[in-house]
Amino acid sequence: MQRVAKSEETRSLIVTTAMRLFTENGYNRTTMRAIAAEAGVSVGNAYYYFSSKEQLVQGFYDEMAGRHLAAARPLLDGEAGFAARLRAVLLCWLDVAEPYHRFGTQFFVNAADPESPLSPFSDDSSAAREASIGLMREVVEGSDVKLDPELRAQLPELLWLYQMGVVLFWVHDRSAGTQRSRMLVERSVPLLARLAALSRLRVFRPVSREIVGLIQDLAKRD
Amino acid sequence: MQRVAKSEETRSLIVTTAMRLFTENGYNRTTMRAIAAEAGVSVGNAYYYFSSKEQLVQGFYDEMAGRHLAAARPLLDGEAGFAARLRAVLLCWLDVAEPYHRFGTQFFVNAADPESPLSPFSDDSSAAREASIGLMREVVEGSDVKLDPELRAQLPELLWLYQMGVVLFWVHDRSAGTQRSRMLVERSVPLLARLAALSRLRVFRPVSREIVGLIQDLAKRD
DNA sequence: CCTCCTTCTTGAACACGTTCAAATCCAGGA
DNA sequence: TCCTGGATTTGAACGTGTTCAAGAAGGAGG
Repeated sequence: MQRVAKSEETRSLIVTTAMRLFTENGYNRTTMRAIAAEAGVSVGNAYYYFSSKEQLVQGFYDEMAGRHLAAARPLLDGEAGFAARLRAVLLCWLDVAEPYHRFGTQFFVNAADPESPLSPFSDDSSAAREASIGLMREVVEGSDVKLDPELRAQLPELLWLYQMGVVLFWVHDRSAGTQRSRMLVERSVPLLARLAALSRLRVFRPVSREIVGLIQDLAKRD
Repeated sequence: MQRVAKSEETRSLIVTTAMRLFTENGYNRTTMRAIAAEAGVSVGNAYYYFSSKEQLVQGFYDEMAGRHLAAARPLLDGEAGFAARLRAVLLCWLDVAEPYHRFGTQFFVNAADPESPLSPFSDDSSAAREASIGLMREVVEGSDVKLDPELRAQLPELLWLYQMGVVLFWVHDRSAGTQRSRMLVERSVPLLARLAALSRLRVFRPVSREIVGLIQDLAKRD
């Protein structure tokens, strides 16, 4: 076994152990000492591989995003309705995230920090963000929805923002099985779909254009 | 000097000192030990009056909210346009908050925690929240905007949510003088106003109704 | 087999938020 | 004046995330 393989093994052991303990006891109640002890390494060693406790979480994010993508894509096959596709993707996220709601809360708190690399808007997260926006692009492009072309181009990014809103709600959701988040999706998706359809009406066109323009300008450097 | 007055003096001394140090050096870089030393009391004494470092911030929130209310109300006099009124209130908030942008960031990170009493959605914040919604009610009711009555009843709460969105953007805003946040307000307010006006159109009515209903249901226990 | 050199690992030490038992203060009654 | 009981104040101590100087491991070259 080469040097690099051993190293990778240690790294993976640490992150796996951390995720288990986070899930079992919550983020705050899991100490770095506990993680190190449970993984059979020293505290300093954990910091050799991960620059901070927060950093340990990044790997977890990526895994969850990956699982969402994998689980969501099959749901899109053979479904052409825009609302149905969007609904499927979002409910699927709620399913994937469900087991982690308890401590996921803590994660997203860290993520709210604009300085944090965990922020969904940060450079470090750009890969994951692009992947999520890509999924939304599939939602739009695989559907039969009729849209103003400019809106169509911008819609994936808008939908991603909307998804961030759903996540924010989910974090605050204390209902059993996060039903309220599900209700939010069930009821807001048709609304969005209807709004998107309305966007082709003449009276609505200037508003729609201005929304697209605003988002484009705001996205320029943020 | 009575006992209670002395006590109140100490409390106020601590919070004032804390706010000064937070503003000078940022929230994270200001230690409880530094606050205590600068105020000339012991660390334990600070904890006698405030249950945590976070708690020290609550007073600051209240003060900022108070200043916003005081500064915003005069701006509403003699202005009947809905968009103009909303714009004035939001830009005024940006002005009031400007000096604290640097460490305000840190505050709002704490506030993102649903468990935290600092969360704008928490019970502890309900007084401040109601006051802010009240201001939005003034914005709506003092204006000449024509609205579906149901939407009109719900609009202040919706506008407060919109304001939370602006705050979220502001927290992430790194532009000089937070110009980008100002641009967001300048451009999104007319949009909202136009949308509100459109809400009276027949095609739009069901969408508008559904939005109102959704918000009402979601607000029931959150 | 020895010697470097890089990579990995260690655990004590540090800084910070927080707790708590003990000390101090002080108004009001005896 | 002295005593008493609650309000206030203290600072040492605890648990935590993080750092760092020092050492161990292990391969490359002699």
